[in-house]
Amino acid sequence: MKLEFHIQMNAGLYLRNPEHSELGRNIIEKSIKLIFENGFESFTFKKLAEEIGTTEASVYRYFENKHRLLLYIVAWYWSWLGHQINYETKNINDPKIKLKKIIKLLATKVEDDESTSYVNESQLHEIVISEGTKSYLTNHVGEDNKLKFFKPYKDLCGLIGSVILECKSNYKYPNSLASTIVEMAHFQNFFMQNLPALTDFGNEKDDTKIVLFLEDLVFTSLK
Amino acid sequence: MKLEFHIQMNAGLYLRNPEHSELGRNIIEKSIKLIFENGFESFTFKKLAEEIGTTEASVYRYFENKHRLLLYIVAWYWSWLGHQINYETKNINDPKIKLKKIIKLLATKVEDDESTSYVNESQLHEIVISEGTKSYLTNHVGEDNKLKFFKPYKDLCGLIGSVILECKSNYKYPNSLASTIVEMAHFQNFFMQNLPALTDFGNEKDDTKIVLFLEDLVFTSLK
DNA sequence: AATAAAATGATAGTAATACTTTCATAAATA
DNA sequence: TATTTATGAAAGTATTACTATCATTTTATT
Repeated sequence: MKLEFHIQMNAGLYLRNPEHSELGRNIIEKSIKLIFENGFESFTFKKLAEEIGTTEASVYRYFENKHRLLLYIVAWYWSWLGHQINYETKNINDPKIKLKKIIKLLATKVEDDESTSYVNESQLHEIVISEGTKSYLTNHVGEDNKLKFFKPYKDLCGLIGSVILECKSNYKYPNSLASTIVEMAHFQNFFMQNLPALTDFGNEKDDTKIVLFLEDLVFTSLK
Repeated sequence: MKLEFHIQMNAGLYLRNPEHSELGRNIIEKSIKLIFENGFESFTFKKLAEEIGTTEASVYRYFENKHRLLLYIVAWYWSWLGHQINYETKNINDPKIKLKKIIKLLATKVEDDESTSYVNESQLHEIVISEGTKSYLTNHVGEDNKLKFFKPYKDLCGLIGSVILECKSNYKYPNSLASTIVEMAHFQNFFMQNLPALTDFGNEKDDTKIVLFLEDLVFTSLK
């Protein structure tokens, strides 16, 4: 018997819970595939319906619009990553080692998690790198925030912030440093791939270099 | 006689040079106004034409599409800021003081520059904070980069990178640190305003606190 | 097994977006 | 003055982002 890993999602994100039906799981799976392949701008519910072999109307029964669907998969990613971090840093007492582990998990390639059958975490990671900020860079960010759509992201930053304080209890900017680590883990990756002049690892395109940069940045601050 | 400040723009960004006509300058001016007020997603050429009192077709004679127009105003902003930085750091020899000045210019509120009649820099700064990354977070970033649309941004990061090396000649990540400073100057501002839990200045909403955070981050790295 | 309830498919329709085309007129330039 | 160039006015198209209706299939309840 296979253990399916389960994440409790904010019910405000969907109209009908996509986990509860084959069609719903298909919507998530194929959305990730299509957004990964062609980006979020060119993604439409019509194309998604065709990919699945269903109708546009059926997709709209699950998600109000494509932005909500983006919020859903991004929130899913942060929740999943939170669990990964919890699992991987369990029993580690040294907060510096914990923080290093977190930086590595944030900045390096993600492998597909076999225990989640309809989510390809590797592709989802790439999506969060190039489309993740669009989940909150909108003029309805305030309302979305009230509806707690960014809770998984904020929780993750909160966790990282607390590890930062464990490293240096009088550090003045734990939350800002946490959000900097998270965003830069992704932006440096995007820049390395697409605008390499903005980084110092454009030639190798090796994400472990991003880890070294972030470690240098963070641990000189937490000395 | 008033001296008009002039920036040489990449001609690939437009179909017809907006600087060369009243209508063109109006397109820039009102685009900034509308994007500032309602965000880039809700901005359309139709609304812009109505605001100006012209037709959609006329706007399309200047810009291929609204993304090109975004690229234009964002590139304009980075060029303008590059000039500001040059002007404000002229005659400063100490690279640390220079870098502090740069951080301040990046992270704090921008005042409208009187020498540019049809560009409201204060609003443009806000636009670059919340919409700037969308200029390159597309699936055609590679082509846009080949067309040199991001040159002003890359030049600015290059300049900051060189000041970083002046501060510490053996620092390994001048470009990554430069792009981190630039992006975080804006993201911390956006977070402070919209998702304050991700920062340590959500209560005060004071952008000089962002400067202190970035200075701390940067100068511990460059010790 | 019968019935009710819920989910899906099929089809159609609407308003807005993102453009393109054409042609007349006005303004600038040679 | 002739000619090029820019703008306005109007119409048209394909796509997007939905909503509505109704028949059919699947699932849950008794």
